[in-house]
Amino acid sequence: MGRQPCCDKLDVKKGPWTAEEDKKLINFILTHGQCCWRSVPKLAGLRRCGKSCRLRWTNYLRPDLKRGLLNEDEEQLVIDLHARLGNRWSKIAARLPGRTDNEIKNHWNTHIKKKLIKMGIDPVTHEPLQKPDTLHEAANKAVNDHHLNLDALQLELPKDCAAEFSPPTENSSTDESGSTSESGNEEDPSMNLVWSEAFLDDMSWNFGGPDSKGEYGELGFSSSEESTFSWLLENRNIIDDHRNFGFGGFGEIDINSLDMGGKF
DNA sequence: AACTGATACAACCGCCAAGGT
DNA sequence: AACCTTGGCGGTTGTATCAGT
Repeated sequence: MGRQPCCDKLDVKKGPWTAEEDKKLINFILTHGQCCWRSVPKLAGLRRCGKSCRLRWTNYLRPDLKRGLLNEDEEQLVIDLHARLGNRWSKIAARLPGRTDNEIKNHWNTHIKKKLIKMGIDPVTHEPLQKPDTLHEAANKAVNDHHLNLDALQLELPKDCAAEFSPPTENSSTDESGSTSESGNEEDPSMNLVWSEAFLDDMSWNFGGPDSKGEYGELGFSSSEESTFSWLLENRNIIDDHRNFGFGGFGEIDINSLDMGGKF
């Protein structure tokens, strides 16, 4: 017997989400919290796959998301993390508050990858595209063949790169067993915070999970109700965006209903 | 202005692991 | 132990937008 589809494919809409659908999903999550994605479409009145709802929420509608391009620091962090973790985008994203795995993956594929290649760094291995050994062999050969002064050789690589994007060190290798070295970065104290598991556990932005008691809050977030209200205030841009598309913002959300005790 | 190729990003697909029955 | 459900992940595709001709 084959795997059951996650939802009834016949009655499922695909493609870009409309403002109306977003509104329904946001309303539902705000009212009931994140629970049972499979049942979300039916309960929220959406003709979407539960999986699609989850993705839409986690990648786009989640209140703690940052918008816009990754800044220099974030980009550098992604490169560093990728050197250690490989294509484990979710793990990388966990270290970048407000960023999703999808966003980072996209940014990697469209920006960082090209940037590294341009700089002569292999985006997969984070090694120089032409290994130093090879360069030295070539240089030595040139010296032998043409009696050149080695110091005078202008090697394209990776002098500049090294300063800006430090390639991975031996201890930054990624093993395939998944037991990645997640030790802190000794050189950069700020990295220790990012690497630490405590950092992950204590991130107030990480709404999408149960609280310390293993329970979801009214909004499905482990954070307090207060943070939700602050989010509503701080994310007027999202609300305004929806207004621009004919969505009346959160006017239809009964703020009082946010104080609901039960999830269903 | 119209066309075309490149780019960026949202969304989908298939697979896998964990947990429940 | 075997099977099923669900959530999550990474790779890939689709599409809107931009830039160049």
